[in-house]
Amino acid sequence: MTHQVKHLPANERRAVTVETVIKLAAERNPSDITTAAIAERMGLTQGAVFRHFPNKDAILQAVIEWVAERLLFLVDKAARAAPSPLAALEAMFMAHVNFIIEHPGIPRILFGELQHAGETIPKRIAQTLTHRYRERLHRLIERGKTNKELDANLDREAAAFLFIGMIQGLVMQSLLANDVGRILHDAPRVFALFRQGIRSTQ
Amino acid sequence: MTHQVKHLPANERRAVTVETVIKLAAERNPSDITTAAIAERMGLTQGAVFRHFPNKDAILQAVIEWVAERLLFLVDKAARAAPSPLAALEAMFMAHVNFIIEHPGIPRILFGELQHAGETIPKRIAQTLTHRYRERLHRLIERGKTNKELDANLDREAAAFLFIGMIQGLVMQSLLANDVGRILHDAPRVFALFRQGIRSTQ
DNA sequence: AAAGATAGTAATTAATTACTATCTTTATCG
DNA sequence: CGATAAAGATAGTAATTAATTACTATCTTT
Repeated sequence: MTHQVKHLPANERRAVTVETVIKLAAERNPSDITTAAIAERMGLTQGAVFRHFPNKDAILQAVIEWVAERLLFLVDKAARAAPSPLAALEAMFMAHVNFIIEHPGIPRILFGELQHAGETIPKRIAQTLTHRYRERLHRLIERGKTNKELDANLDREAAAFLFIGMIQGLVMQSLLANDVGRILHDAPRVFALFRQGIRSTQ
Repeated sequence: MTHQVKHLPANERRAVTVETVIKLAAERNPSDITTAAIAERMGLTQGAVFRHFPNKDAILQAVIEWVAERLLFLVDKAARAAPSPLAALEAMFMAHVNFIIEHPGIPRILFGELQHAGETIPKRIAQTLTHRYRERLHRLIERGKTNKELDANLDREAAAFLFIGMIQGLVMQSLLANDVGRILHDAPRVFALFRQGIRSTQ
């Protein structure tokens, strides 16, 4: 379903490239995605890709930036619509999970980037993403405490950690089983257990 | 500290190769580990590696097999030494975490393998590993229930899932932060929260 | 409609890398 | 001690792939 339109304006072509990489990552190992494959999927020649990106790394960087922006947006939207802090946590969780199910290539790209030793630009972007993500979780957890929904002596950092770990665990298992749909089945059950661990004991 | 001994018997050379790959994976992206790099680290020429493995995939396969065997062994040992099911879960958790800290390259290799689309041999080995791992968790959880240590209506599959997810989350965060030591700091806090979610409410 | 800017093509290049064929050294055992 | 098989060295090959470049097609502005 790629629009076979040539001669796109540069910014649109860059957007299509990012989209294409994410789609390709759902089908194959991200490190096997060649610039030739990206071009082919867009209906362009390999060289044309370099009209819009100085090098291959810049493409990946653009992908990660898109992901960070989009994920935070979706998660914020979900949280805002929820009636209480605990409900917001659950809504965030499900929004995140659904985002991944819609774009199964994304966690694979991220995991691939995390493999690189030392500091890389994509890693730094991912760091700011998780940092902001954790901030949001911390905020919700504190509001849940004052709200009496959550346990007053809850370790908010451990809780935020577990929250993100749950999602990563779901993703890993779905990758291992070659079955993305599995996530939707397991997510609510795992979250129920999480809720049990954080809510106020009364 | 690689033993610069040439002319090792074939089985020893294979063992040293596995060890070398794991060490290299701690330093660089597993997909960037070339046969030349493996050979160099062992003090051999690149061609010599192929005296002991038919191809590169076979090397990776041997690595994954070693990991699966070793991890299950360590985790079993830790669980056996524990005085109760809940204590065994915690001992297993810490044994697993320590194993990863000692061999930081291992999760990177595993994650790298999970990237591949479809069924691969390393993926199948990893699948049996997590299957056996989950069996052990299920068994401990059931024993914890009869023991009244754990909540009687605990969803054992969700709990096992969360257990593994915690470890994966810890690993991901340490990769992101380029700081393995971080795991040791966070692990006990996260486990405390997990314990809160699974233990009997009384 | 001319001129300039933008986007894409096609072919090439240099580097990398898994793998192989052939020759040499080393260990071991009768 | 000497034959022989195992282990390693040397010197390749073929395939892949990111990047470059000279050229062409298409769009936009004046």
